[in-house]
Amino acid sequence: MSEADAARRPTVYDVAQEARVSIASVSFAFRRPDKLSDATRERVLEAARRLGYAPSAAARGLAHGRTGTLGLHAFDLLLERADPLTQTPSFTDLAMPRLDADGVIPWAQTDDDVLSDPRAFPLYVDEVQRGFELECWALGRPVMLSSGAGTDVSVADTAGRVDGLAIFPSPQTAPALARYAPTIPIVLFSAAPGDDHHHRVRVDNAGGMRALADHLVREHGIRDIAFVGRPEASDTAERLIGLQDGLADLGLLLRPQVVDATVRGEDDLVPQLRALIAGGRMPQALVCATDQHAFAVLDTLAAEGLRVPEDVVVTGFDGTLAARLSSPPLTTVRQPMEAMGRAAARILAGVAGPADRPFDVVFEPRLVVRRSCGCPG
Amino acid sequence: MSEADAARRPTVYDVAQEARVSIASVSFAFRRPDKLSDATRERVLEAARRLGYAPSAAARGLAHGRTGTLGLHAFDLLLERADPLTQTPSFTDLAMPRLDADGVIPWAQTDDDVLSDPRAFPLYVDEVQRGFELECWALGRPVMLSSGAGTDVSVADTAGRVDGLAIFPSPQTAPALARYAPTIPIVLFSAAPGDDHHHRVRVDNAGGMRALADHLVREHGIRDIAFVGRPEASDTAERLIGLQDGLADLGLLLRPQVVDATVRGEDDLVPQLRALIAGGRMPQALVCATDQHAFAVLDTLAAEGLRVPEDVVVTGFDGTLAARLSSPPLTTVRQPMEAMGRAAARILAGVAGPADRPFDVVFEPRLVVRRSCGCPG
DNA sequence: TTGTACGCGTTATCAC
DNA sequence: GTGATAACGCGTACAA
Repeated sequence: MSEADAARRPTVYDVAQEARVSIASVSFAFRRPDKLSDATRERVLEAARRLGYAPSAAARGLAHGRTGTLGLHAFDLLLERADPLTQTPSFTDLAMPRLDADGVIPWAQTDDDVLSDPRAFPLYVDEVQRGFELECWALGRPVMLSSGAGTDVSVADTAGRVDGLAIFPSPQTAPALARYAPTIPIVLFSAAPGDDHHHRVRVDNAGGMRALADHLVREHGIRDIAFVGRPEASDTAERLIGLQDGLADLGLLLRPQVVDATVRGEDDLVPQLRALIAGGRMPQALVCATDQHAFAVLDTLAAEGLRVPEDVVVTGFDGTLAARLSSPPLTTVRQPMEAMGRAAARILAGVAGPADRPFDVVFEPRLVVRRSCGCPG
Repeated sequence: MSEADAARRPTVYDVAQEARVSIASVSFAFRRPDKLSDATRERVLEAARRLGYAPSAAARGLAHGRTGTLGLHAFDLLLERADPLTQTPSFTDLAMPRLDADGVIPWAQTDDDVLSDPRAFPLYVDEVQRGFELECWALGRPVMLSSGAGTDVSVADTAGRVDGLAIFPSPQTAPALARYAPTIPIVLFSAAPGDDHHHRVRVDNAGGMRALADHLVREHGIRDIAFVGRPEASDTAERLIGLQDGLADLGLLLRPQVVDATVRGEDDLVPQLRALIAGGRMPQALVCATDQHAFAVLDTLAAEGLRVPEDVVVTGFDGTLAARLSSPPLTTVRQPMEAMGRAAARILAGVAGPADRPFDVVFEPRLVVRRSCGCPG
């Protein structure tokens, strides 16, 4: 029996009839057990059990004015999840094996070998999401996950289902969100400060980059650094500026020209890196906006025959698990992702303290040194 | 603004008033745009935008008879996530830093160093969950995540919120689930065949274990094997039997006495292993029911000064990421977890084919040889 | 202690 | 093309 032909769900009326009481008693049996005699309560619960009655969350939410659910929305997550360089088939391209046949489905039909790449999972968003889930479960709150293009529709749809919404924002997000802010509380992950009234959970990007700059310069004597990323995104911009400032404090100048790359982006990245190599202008270090960018850089450098860290130093940002597994292991700045997710959940649930003004929770990130910067790690 | 003091959400009535039309027109403007004149439709949508109107999913679900959401329920997930031997503080014990203070929250307050253990995430359930999420997103279906003790209440609560429910069952689950089967479709992950009418998504546990037995015996000449696990769980039992049968086919006998251990279980595991060591009765190989069991075994053996694989071979089951990272890397049997999650979502969504009878989808697992069995990997 | 009646916000079925 | 109006299932005053 699939969704389509499921039997009609029993309601309070069915239970009331079965237990020979009124619907109010049924409701009380679940919500206000004390308001009922033991006998009737037992009778009602027994009837409910027999019928397989489950209170409709829709109806309750409607009557009660709230759903009890907390939401987590990711824009364009599928795109971000694709591995930049290896041309992993986009998720939706994969064929599903037939599920209605008998027998064992062969391993080859599962695509597991391409999908189980740690570079694709868990990413930054996945670890934050996990923290959100764990905290919601600890709070006894169901979690609603959604993903979408960031259009009005998809956000609105989610907003209508939850009591509060945490979001990984995309640049085009602002207008759609502004609309629902007065309606439900919203937490933005990793968004630069703004004058909207959303809550924020983020890290000190600039501080993290300064720590990294400090390490590269003081420990490794590096003086010529280029930034890899796409400064349009607000957190990337913060990281770029943090790097500039950190170097400035040490009397150094960041290369004015950033290697402009999308996360997916072999289109931009490969030719730019090649040009640097060909022109003999490769800097001593490529400081990347994210771990994902760094992996793409590592792959390209390897393909071009350059060694890391001997020929050029590469660093990331985020501290994903994949950064431990790359070769060489990646020096990076780790965000406390699980704590960030948990913080968002607590804010939305209203257990984070009085909310007379929007929360702006800023976590300290942490420099993690590994081999890609020349450390022994 | 937190959940508590959010402004009242605008309704169709508000929009209707604002646009000077009836509520029916408002509904049509969203659901049946063709049924409205361009002028009024524009007027309605404009008013909706101004007010920040988002249709209430609760009301729609009530009227429409379905929520549109697919659910994933995990029993006691928090318990399972704790690291068996390192005594990681249980998640709920962790102190949350104050979120309403100004300034940057220090790294030390995030507990990230203890929480970011790959042995705790991603686990088997996390990878299956991810597959479920990806497929739901591809299908445009929101996902509802819940966790609970497996009591009637928690399952009922989830059942009332979704159109279909996928579940990681616990042994005590059956009665609660049987109740909702006629009401909504239910998919059980990794449950042995049964006469309930639930759908099933699972792997060929016995086949996986036979492949492992074959490898250990033929490649490494191992003849004395003990099983580590707790055979009460149905999938563990299947693995135990598969191992027995595999060995029997090779003319060998599994040790009759299993090392009975829970996943968390230093209580049982450590003394039993010590007894084997002390008695000089350590087998050539410890074949564990799950990767998690194997990690606990590896830790214990290391603490007792035994080398793997030189002194004793250890293997796991599941193929989690942590198995790649342990020392030595763990020989294991990988399940196609993402594919399993996706299969469940497709079944619940009704896109998996005609459902005249319950689906019983069995995937082939795959032997992954690494150093812990003596292979060079 | 138990039953009745109304409201919650949508969708859908009618009239107009 | 547009506007009333009746479900949908539950929570809960209020009456009995």
